[in-house]
Amino acid sequence: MHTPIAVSIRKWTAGQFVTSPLGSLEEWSRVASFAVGEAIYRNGEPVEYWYRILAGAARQCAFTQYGSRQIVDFLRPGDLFGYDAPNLHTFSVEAIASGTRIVRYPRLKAEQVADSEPPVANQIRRLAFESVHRVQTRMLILGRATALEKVCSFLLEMADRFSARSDHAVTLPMSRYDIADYLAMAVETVSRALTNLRRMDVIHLEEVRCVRICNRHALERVIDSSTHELKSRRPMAVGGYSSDPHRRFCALAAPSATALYEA
Amino acid sequence: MHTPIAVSIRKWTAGQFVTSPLGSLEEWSRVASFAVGEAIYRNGEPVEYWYRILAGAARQCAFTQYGSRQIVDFLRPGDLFGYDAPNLHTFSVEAIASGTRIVRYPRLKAEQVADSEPPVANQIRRLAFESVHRVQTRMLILGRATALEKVCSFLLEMADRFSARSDHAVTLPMSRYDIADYLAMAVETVSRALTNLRRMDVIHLEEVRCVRICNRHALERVIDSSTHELKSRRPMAVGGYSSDPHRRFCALAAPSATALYEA
DNA sequence: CGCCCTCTTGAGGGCCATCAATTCTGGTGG
DNA sequence: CCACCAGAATTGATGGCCCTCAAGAGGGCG
Repeated sequence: MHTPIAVSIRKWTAGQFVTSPLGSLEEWSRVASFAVGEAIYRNGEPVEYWYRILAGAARQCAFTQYGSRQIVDFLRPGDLFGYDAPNLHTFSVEAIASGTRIVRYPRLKAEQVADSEPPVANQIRRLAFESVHRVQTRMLILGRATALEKVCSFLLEMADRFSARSDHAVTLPMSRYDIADYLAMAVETVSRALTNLRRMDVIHLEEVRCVRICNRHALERVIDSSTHELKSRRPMAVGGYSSDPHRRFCALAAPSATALYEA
Repeated sequence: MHTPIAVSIRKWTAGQFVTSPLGSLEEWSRVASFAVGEAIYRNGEPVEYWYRILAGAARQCAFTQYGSRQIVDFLRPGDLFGYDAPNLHTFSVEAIASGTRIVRYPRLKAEQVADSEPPVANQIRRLAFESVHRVQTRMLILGRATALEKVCSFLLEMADRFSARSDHAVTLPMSRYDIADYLAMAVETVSRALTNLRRMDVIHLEEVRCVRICNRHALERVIDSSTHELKSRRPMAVGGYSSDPHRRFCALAAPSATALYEA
């Protein structure tokens, strides 16, 4: 049976928080602090380092020629970034909290260490896989959700990723504009959705950027119930597929490694 | 200066085509073929293998409870997949072309080999990074583009990833429904967009699923010109940031590796 | 032929982006 | 301390894009 999308989103983002040091790679690390809005690197610059965020928060975003912006990911302490392209950065990364601390590692050295120290390679691989999952999961929200659903998903994600408090209050490090660009909607619509949730007593705005979730179950219900409504007119998978997919592989022998890989 | 998004999308997806074997990991590989629509693995199943696609094409997708679908990525020969979650698969992967050939590697064995053979780890890391970039880049399209822009981006991407022919004709391995779920729009809208492009003599439908691009420049112009229109009312970055971001790091010494990483 | 699926085309309505105006907030200087 | 201002945030009104519903055309297969 298919598990609900919205649930699995939160399950994963609330998952293990990998912040252990990267072995001997730390010897080549350099740390710097950034002010609000300051760029760690920019679109078009050469890819020379890997970065990791230690404290604060940052946004990874793309710009169109005339300044329109799309935020691809919010980065929190522990997240690894900077590998968004092979040669030149496709995206820009900017700090959104004051005093955001970033550590960087020279790319070549990082690759060497990753090649010589399996635990480091292992951890980098896991961080990369986690990044893939985070982005893929969020793509589901961008595509099919309504404005209210987007904001609910966002609040739940932030509650799991940024909240250290026990009273279900989240201090959002980003502006409404950031939220809008993250969810690919207009600022006004973000504001309206928050107002609606507030009038329904689902959330309470302690301050402008501090949200207390009064009724978490209601937030989840907004997402779940909306997915219920989406009846697919789409023809489902062809055929029965009653056969165990795992069995298929066992019947075949291992191929010669070289002959298989042609363009 | 910011480079146009649409351009960088194609630059990367048309990039290097890594299909070399994964070292001694190939000794544990098993190959199987799949029919159209058949599942390689399904949402909710335990993550026991890494997979790689050798021939054909596949779709990686998520389902809501009632069958609504979102395609997260199309997979082509050389692509590595199966690492969409740590324990249970969040997504399903299904073949979309007949005779799609998939090779799988036991997960534990794959991790061991990756830990002991740096070249394999290196290649896996690159495939994972590439996957991140592909998904992030596509997120830009999902968020801000109109229906016509989405379809144009899609056609250009497919032309670069699936076309082996020199006459600018692409045989799409997927149905209109797949395209719709990939771009997060209705099937009817996909069809309408294609009709518009055909009437503008930008494309020509050799067959229903075979598109010849008559005027590639026009396709690119649809995307670029639309980004031109998007004037941002958003307040741009705070402050000047004239300082070289690289210089910031040099001023600070390397921290003690252990003290830095707290939750 | 008849069935099913895919694809296309048309008509109508709802959601959200856009434009516009007001209020709120934080920072600065008098 | 308070006035002042720029940016952030909210609220209202309107129009356009696209989703939805509906129907028909084209294609493969038993």
